[in-house]
Amino acid sequence: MRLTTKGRFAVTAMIDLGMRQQRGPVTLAGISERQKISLSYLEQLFGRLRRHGIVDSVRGPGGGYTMARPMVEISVADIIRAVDEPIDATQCGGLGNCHDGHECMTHELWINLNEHIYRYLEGVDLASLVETQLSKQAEAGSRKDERRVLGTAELKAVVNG
Amino acid sequence: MRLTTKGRFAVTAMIDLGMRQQRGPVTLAGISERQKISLSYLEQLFGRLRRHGIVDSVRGPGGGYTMARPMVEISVADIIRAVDEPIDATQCGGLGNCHDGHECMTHELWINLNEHIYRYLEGVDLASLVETQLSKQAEAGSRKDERRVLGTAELKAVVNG
DNA sequence: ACAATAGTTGACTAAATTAATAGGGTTTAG
DNA sequence: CTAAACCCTATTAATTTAGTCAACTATTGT
Repeated sequence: MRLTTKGRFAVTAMIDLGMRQQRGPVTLAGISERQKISLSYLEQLFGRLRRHGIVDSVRGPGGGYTMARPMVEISVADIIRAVDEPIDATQCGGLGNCHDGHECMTHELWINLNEHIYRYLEGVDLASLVETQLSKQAEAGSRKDERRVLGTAELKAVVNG
Repeated sequence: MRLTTKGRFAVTAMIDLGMRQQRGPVTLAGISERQKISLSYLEQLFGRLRRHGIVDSVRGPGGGYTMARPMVEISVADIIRAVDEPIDATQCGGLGNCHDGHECMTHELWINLNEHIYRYLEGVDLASLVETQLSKQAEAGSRKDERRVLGTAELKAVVNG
């Protein structure tokens, strides 16, 4: 498991999509403008998301992207897996052609760590992220001058759902 | 927070170090050979680890590296932070010069996720990783001929949890 | 004390991978 | 038929990873 800006962009874009898809397909051009992510880059990312069955596309005018399944069933891990592609982090190519116990060490260790991080990200679903974001936005709208910043404790609560 | 092979190499090397430092300073040449990581690359990594006060170096013959503090007090997060360096993942440079609610979205979201992953990795200390590894090694030593190799399906299962 | 040796340190370079951009092609509603 | 959208592929730019080389430092054997 790799964690880079690519995955971050993808998650951000997916949240944007989640916030608007009720009004029909969402265009990449819109996401691009709102989130300040280059259109061509978004196209690449959504190509992958589509091929992984996470989003559906509608072509032609009035088209765009929608979620392929309920947002509760889409985890951050799904998204990152889709855009960040395979990677084997072990010398031995993941197929155990290690020669002594030591070489295998790296192997197992990272498989374990991977599993842990995945497990965590698997537990964070898009629905809750979108909900958080929507409520935050609504709140900000109701009192514009008093711009709000979350404290650390609050942040934790938010992320944990 | 970024998660790449660089951090993985660093953690692997640190575990190797942890498994041997009781017999005095451990040389990078040894780690290099055992873990199959290029010596020069290790030098770079340990330069950073040293500057971050995670390891101490002893120069001259019989020299090498040792932990700068008890392994229980060294977390995976510490190691990754040391080698993977700065990064701000937000458009607005992390200083909140965002102009509207949307731009800030990315910002907060990723700060939250970062914090979480860090918190998790902060909870994994080197001592336990080393211990696991040592016991696993001992176990392998007791039954040498029955070398076990995972099949692809098994691997998949392991990785996916 | 002196040379040889084992080891770290840091600067620089090259290769490989990733991220991002650009520019065309394809489908479809109106 | 045309404009709005997705869809692909190639190219460029940036970052990471890896490797090289030449000091510098401390120990040890003589």
